[in-house]
Formats: sequence, structure tokens, C-alpha cells
Amino acid sequence: MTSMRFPKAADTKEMRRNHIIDTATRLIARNGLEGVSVRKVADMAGCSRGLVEHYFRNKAELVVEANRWVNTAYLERVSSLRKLSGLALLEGQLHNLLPFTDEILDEWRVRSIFFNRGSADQQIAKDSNDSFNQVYVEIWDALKYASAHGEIDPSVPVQEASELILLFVIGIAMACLLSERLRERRPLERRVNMILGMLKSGDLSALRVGDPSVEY
Amino acid sequence: MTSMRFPKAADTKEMRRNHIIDTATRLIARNGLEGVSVRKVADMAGCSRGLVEHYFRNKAELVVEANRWVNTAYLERVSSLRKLSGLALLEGQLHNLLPFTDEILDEWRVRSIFFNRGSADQQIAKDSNDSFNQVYVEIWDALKYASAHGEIDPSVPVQEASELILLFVIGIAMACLLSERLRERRPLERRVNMILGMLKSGDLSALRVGDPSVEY
DNA sequence: CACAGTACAAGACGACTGTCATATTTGCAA
DNA sequence: TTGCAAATATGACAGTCGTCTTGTACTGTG
Repeated sequence: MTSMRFPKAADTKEMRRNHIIDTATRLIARNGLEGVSVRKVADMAGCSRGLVEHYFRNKAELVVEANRWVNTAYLERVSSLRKLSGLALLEGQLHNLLPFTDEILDEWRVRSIFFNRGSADQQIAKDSNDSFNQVYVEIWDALKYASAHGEIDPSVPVQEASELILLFVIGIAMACLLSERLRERRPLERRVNMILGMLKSGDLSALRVGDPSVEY
Repeated sequence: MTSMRFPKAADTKEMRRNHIIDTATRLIARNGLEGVSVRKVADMAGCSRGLVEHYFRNKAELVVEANRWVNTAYLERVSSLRKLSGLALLEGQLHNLLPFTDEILDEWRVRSIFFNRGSADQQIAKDSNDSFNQVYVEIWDALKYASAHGEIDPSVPVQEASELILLFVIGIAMACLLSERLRERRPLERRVNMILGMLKSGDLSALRVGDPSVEY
């Protein structure tokens, strides 16, 4: 009697490996690191523990890969914005960074876990840091272009503004994890407009866009 | 042969219960929810599993209490700022919110975990949301006073600015979890000055304070 | 075809988990 | 003092965990 095996073999090893990482990522997003085990990952991925162990030396390595997975996911999405520049590029970046979709929301669910893990695991801290650094630089580039082409107020210091935007984005994403209302389209668009408005006018009065949410 | 018991009995039940919650909180901060077990909590607290089970129906209840614990910790600290108002009060709030101390850093380590848990556990989402809402309102109050007394630029919309500040703070805290350099005194002071500067002048040029960190 | 190495599955094991049940001790009321 | 309830400790159990080991199927190369 032949036992069930993993989806045939036409697809490459790389794909199978990625499929396992993706499965682990989804599990981490929904249940945290406590809710993920080699067995659960294997079951959900439709394979055996042995296969997971074949591709990853141990659970820790799988977890590290899951962290990298969500970080590269964003970078791959924004690579499709290559044709944009300046504020239009920034707006595109924000739409791929803020939890406009369930996919992005899951990415932040995972990142929230690794914010904590970074304190105990140097590798994870480094990977996460590198990733955010990359995002930061990309935002900075967009702002430099925007500033050079008069799209934003010339008094705005682009580097510091880039920091502010990235940290603001992280805060928004974390808040969205706690409140379903905040992750609706309207409030998210409002945040984007707050950022764009501030940059264009160069002052905080531009924060007043649309109807403010009475509740945090 | 008499077996070792918990620290005598002079202290009230409330104190013992809180001691257990505090222990659990520290464990969660360092190892995440995966690294906390009833046994570890009992060992670290210097008591038996039975006692933990006596005060908390199950692990989930203990975890919920740990979440509330870190949130009330902040509120108790800022209650000592009662005499301040306006921008001075805001500055005090920021010093008790940003990870200037290891204690506060641990609070954020715990919060980062519960940002994720909020997606799966309604009780935790509600508790965390309520807590952040309270912080938001307190910042808002400080800004209203500051605005009414001419401490900040009159064009700054205080409600939206309060949102911005809170979300910015969350972002800063999360970034600090990943980078030891960012949680040094200097960079943190710089963030505080960025916020205060923006409010006073009402525009983003005030973001340029001190030496910018070249790296995110 | 043969054979080697990889891809995959399953067994087994010891450690750890949450929780229920069962002691034992303590503190207070009668 | 007795007695009873709360406080605290320990035993036991059925799961689950990570991972080491072994077994089987596949696939490409000679």
C-alpha cells in the first residue's frame, strides 16, 4: 500500500520550501509562536513532519525564515511601483505597508511577534532591523525626489520626516491589530492623507483631514 | 518534615496575587507566551503550581491579568504627574511611555505580544484598546490645555496631533525593541524634542533636532 | 537496468505542558 | 480547644512538543 505523499513533484524544491514557510507564517500570524509546532505546520501544509525537518534543521530555523518571508513579501510588492516616484511613490508604498488587505494585516501580526522575539534572538533582531532599514531608505528616496521636485514643502527635513513616517506607520499597524474599526478603508486612507498633507504643506494643521475618529 | 511555603503570611492575598502576575509579566516579556508555563511562573515566583491555580482559574486568565498589569503600571506612574499640565505634562507622559527604563521596555515587550494576541482573543483586544484609549485621552487633555494657554501653535489640531503622537510613540517603542542603539537616552530624548518642537512651531521643520540617526 | 542520493514518511522517546484530584498546612470562628 | 474553610503543596494523567532515528519511495545518472 503506497502512502500519500506531497503534491507530486513537478514543482521545484524551492516552491515546496516556500510553501512550508508560508504555512508557518500564517500559523504564527493567527496563533503566535506558541501556537505553531512542527506537526501543525506539516498538517496544514499537507505533508509530514519529516519533510519539514528535511528542509529546516529545526523549528528555530523555520521561524527565522518565516520572519524573512513577511519582510520580503512587502519588498516584492513595492518592486512593482518602480515606475513611480516622489509623493506618488510614497503613496504606493503606504498602500503596501498599511493593512489595507488581510495579507498585509497578517504580515503585521507576524511582525508584532518578532518585535518581542528580537529581544531574545539576535538573528531575528538583525533581520527585522535590516528590513525596516530598507523600508526607511526607500521612503527617504521617495521624499528626496519629492523635495527636489517641489512636491513637498521645502522646509521639511526629508530624513527626519522619513523616520517619522515609518514609525508612524508601525504605530498605525499595531493599533490596527487591536481595533477592527481602525483597519477599515476609510480610517486608513485618512492616515495616508494626514501624512501626504503634512508633507505638502509642511505644517501640522494639515493633520485635520476628513472626520476624526472620536475614539482611538 | 515541614515543606517550604510561600513568604509567610503577613502580606495580604492581593499582594501575593500581584506578585504572581508580576512574575508572569516578566516571563512573558523575556520569552513570549510560548516561554511561559504555570510551572515556570510558580518556580520564579517562589511558590507552587497549586498556588497559581488557586489564584487563577487557568493559564489564560493569568495571561489576561498580565496584560492588564502592564497597562495599569503606566497609568499609576503618570498619576504622579498630577501637578503638571500642558506641554510639561506631555513631556512627563512621554518619559513614562517611551522606554527610558528597563521597566518600561519590558512593558512594551509584553504589549508587542498582545498586539498579536488581540487578533485571536477578544478580551485582550478590548483591554489593550481601552488602555491605549485612556493614554490617548490623557495626551489629548494635555494638548488641549497647552493649546488654550498658548504653549503650542494655534494652528495645530490637538485631537489629530494626539493621535499622531500616540501612534508615533508606539512606533518608537516597537523600533526600540529591535535596536539597542535606539533605546539609549540620546535618541529617545531626540524623539521627545521632535514631538515638542513640532507642537510648538506647528510645522515639520522642527523635526530637525540634534543629530539625526543615520540608520533607522 | 542498477545504484546512489535525495525526497519524503513514520516510529519512538524523553521532556514539558495544563489541569484535575488529592494531600497537607494554616488561620480564624465557635 | 475543636473544627472548618481557605491557603498552599504535591501527585498523577493524558496530551503535545522537538527531534533523533529508521524506513520507504522517487529521480536522475552511469
